[in-house]
Amino acid sequence: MRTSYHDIKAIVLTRIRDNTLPPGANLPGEIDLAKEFGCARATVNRAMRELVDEGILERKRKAGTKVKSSPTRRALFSIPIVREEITNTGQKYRYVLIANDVISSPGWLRARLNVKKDQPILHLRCMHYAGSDPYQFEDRWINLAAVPRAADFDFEDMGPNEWLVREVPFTEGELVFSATNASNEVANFLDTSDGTAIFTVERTTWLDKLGVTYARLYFARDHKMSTRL
Amino acid sequence: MRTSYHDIKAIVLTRIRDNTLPPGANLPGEIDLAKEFGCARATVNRAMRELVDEGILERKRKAGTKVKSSPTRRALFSIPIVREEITNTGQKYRYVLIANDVISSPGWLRARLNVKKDQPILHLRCMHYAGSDPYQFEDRWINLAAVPRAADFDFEDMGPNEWLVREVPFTEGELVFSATNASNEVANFLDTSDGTAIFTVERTTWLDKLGVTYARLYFARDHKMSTRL
DNA sequence: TAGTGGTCTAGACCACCCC
DNA sequence: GGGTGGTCTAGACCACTAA
Repeated sequence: MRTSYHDIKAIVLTRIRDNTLPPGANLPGEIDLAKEFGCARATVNRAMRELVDEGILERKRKAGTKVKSSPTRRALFSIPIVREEITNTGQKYRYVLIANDVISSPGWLRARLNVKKDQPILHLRCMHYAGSDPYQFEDRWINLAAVPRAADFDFEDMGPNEWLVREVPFTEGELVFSATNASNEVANFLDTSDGTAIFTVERTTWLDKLGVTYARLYFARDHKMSTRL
Repeated sequence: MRTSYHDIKAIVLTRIRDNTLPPGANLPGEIDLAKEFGCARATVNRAMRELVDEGILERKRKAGTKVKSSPTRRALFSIPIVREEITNTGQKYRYVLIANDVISSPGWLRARLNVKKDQPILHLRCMHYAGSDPYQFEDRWINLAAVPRAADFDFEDMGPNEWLVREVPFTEGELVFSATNASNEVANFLDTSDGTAIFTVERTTWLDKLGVTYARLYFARDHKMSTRL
């Protein structure tokens, strides 16, 4: 068996761990590494590229490849559909539409979604349950100028996040995580008391600079979101 | 100019957006695509692999390549050193060590870091300031069996997170995000009132299955963490 | 078992950018 | 200017797995 790019990655990582390659150290060029490992340059190249993707190495033409001095590890989050998030844990998913209104866009939302004054916005509020427990309260605004079809869908049986993921492609998105004290309304929906610390996600998506949707997701108390590095 | 893997990715993404390739649709095999685009199979392969990495496509041997039916988008976070996070915004960084004790490992920590009973643990508590405002309160435990050098460092002038990144270059880790109501102590450190919702990050890192460190990071009120998709 | 993706090769040309 | 990584090729063999 030849040296594969997996092997090369493992070897380089070992050398970084045992300090043979300390942070900031330069690696040999691809041609030298290929000779050392007895493989083609393309194989070395693939291993190096993946280590760059993983935030371990830095490369510059002419300057060469080196170990990142502050190894900025990157965490990868997948943004699942709420229904799948719940059913994947073996619990039963229940969805309830609370309110469904067409409004004219308020100023703060116009700025965020980059829409013109008085354009119609669909405002939805819904609850997602895991078994009998509240899981997430979703406060969502959809730009009807960007997604006119949303006006014809009733969202009684399917949540807007799931519908949007299926129906509307997007080019860019932003996620913001924070903690908020539950308002009286949010506390009621999430079956907790006023002021409880609530893990909150704000999500905005755009399709070619046109704002598509903005949502605030309030999770049940003590909700944790985790990821491996 | 030949068709590059960038071009191929762009073409496939366009076809997905304009519904030529709806969710769940099968793509032609690599050989056919290579013919269609007039390039080598390896070029097509690279484009396809990257689209898989980005969560757009799914591939299985024999079965072929298809558009993911629920396009799970993935968000990337970089986890910077606190000092850099603050100085990057142009603010002045200040660090204060509050407490520094060697203790025997409590049960909950033994389980988390996978260490034996009565092994010594370094417990550090520190504050990070942005200008004159509290930025983050750090409650950190370091497994001295994994990092004996930590016992000789005084952490007066450099925070443990920065020191660890430099001394323990490569580790596996877990990140957990949540919201907590500030305890009296945390509220005091962060200059806010009891019960304020605090965005909290827990970070655990391992080196070859040996727990290295566990930290709870409490951010100042209204702190937001954001990322682009 | 046959078709698909997974990987590797040996060579080539090129773009970039530090020296 | 010259060395480095970035990319592409045409071909090959292999591993997995759906049919």
